[in-house]
Amino acid sequence: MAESLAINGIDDSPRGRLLSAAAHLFRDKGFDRTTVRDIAASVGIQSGSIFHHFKTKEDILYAVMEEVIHFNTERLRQAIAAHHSGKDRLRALIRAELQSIVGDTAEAMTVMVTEWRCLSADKQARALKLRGIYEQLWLDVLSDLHDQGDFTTDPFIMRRLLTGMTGWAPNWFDREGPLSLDDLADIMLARVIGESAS
Amino acid sequence: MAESLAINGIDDSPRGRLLSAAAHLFRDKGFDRTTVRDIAASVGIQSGSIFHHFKTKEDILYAVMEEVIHFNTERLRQAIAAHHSGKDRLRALIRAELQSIVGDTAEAMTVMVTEWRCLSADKQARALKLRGIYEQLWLDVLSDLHDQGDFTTDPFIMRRLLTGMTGWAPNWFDREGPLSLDDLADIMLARVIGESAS
DNA sequence: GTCTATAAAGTGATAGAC
DNA sequence: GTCTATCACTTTATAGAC
Repeated sequence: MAESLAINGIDDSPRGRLLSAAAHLFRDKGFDRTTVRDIAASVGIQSGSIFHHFKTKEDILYAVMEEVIHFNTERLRQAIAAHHSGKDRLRALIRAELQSIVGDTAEAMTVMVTEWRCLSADKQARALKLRGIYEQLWLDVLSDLHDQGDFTTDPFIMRRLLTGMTGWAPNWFDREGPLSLDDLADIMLARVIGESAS
Repeated sequence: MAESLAINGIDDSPRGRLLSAAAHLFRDKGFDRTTVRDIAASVGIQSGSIFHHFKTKEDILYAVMEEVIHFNTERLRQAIAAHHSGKDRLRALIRAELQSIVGDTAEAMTVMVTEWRCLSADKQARALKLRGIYEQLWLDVLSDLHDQGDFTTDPFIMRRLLTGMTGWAPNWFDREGPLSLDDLADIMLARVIGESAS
């Protein structure tokens, strides 16, 4: 229960604890099957007290997504800044996204993918705008590689294939298993630029 | 509303119409946000009448999944039987799965992926057994290719990467767009065996 | 900032007539 | 096989005391 109470990028304020607990429950049971009573109970307060911190239950979901997008966009920026060649940058992006998805922000990231449609249309639009910044970082790196001739497939399509590969990882990847995240990142990298260069 | 009332592999009986309507609603709104009143209304009956055909709402969800797994497992079998080389078989499998996921059984397949956890544990186990047969067909073909030296990555991992790629396609692929399903299948095939051989 | 109490609405499922 | 009517329960959110 206390296994991963803290989600990276979310502080330890009452609001932060509420968000972490919500992310955990939303991932486990889904947004609809999680009640405000569940969330309240897991931080030790009564259900009515939730609404002092958030106007609606949906606002909690949105806040989880907003926080995790901001945190991981910054992580992507740092991954790019830390390398100079297109290939090294792409490997770093893949590694960073895997870390987001099966590592320290796994719960909130999974929630973002699986509970997306539980957001109202206008909140979806707002979150989509934030996600657009994140995606642009990917597309810049992929376009550079494409222009250098490292792969021929359209960069937009390649990004979508990568999104699928990384996004599915929580359903099978075992962090205690023999395959490391770095190994997996290299395997995915090879799907883009081939196995030749290493 | 009548856009794709029929899901391939589900007949036109009252039960079949109920399943198709449910699949459509489950994909659009999710299992939890779809009420039995919604399903009943979309086939023109009252909510109480649903329970003459299905014991519980969850049984409807399970039936949708069971039907679509059976139908698409058979499609995979035919794809394999129609080709002889490992590479042609893999391309046919990818093409068949894309057809399942963004084509004629798109709604039910999406439901299977996104509403999986809405099934009770015992129904999940039953559905998982059916899915195991489907997955084994993939693994046989991938293992053959691996043993022939067409790729070096572990076949289990390769299958999971492919699952991610095809499973994400409904979120972006446009059947009216310039990219055909055959094109996309070839692009995904190249992620496995490289772009060299054509 | 949290509590208790409750309003207001919706839910899956059942019973029995036709 | 579908209808009407309804039960029993759960849900989000609010109000006002402390």
